Amino acid sequence: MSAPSESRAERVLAGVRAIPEGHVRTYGDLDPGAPRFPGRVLATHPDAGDVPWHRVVRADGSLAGGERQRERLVAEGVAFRGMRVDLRLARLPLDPGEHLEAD
DNA sequence: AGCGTGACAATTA
DNA sequence: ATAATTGCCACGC
Repeated sequence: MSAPSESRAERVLAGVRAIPEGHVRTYGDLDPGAPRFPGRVLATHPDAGDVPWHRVVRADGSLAGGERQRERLVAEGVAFRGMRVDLRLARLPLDPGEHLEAD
């Protein structure tokens, strides 16, 4: 049914907050179909501090924040492969129950 | 009510 | 592997 009581931005932010330390999620995973949206949410929305935006990387593991982000990820123990995040290991293994739909 | 925008994604050379 | 191109959606003005 899709009852977006809140804008997608809220659910996106919620997904980012759900990223455990040492792991990362891709924009496409936060909002399949509109991966450009989460990006704009974090970019437009001022860094509140309660949102680990640095745990959000591109679909290929490349970063969007810049070196600033890379440092934070490395500090959290995220696996890096050269200049990109090793999504094979750092990507969220499973979801704690996020976009539960269908039914 | 319409247009431009964007911290993207997937595809094709 | 890199580079360029197109498509996508939802939001702000």
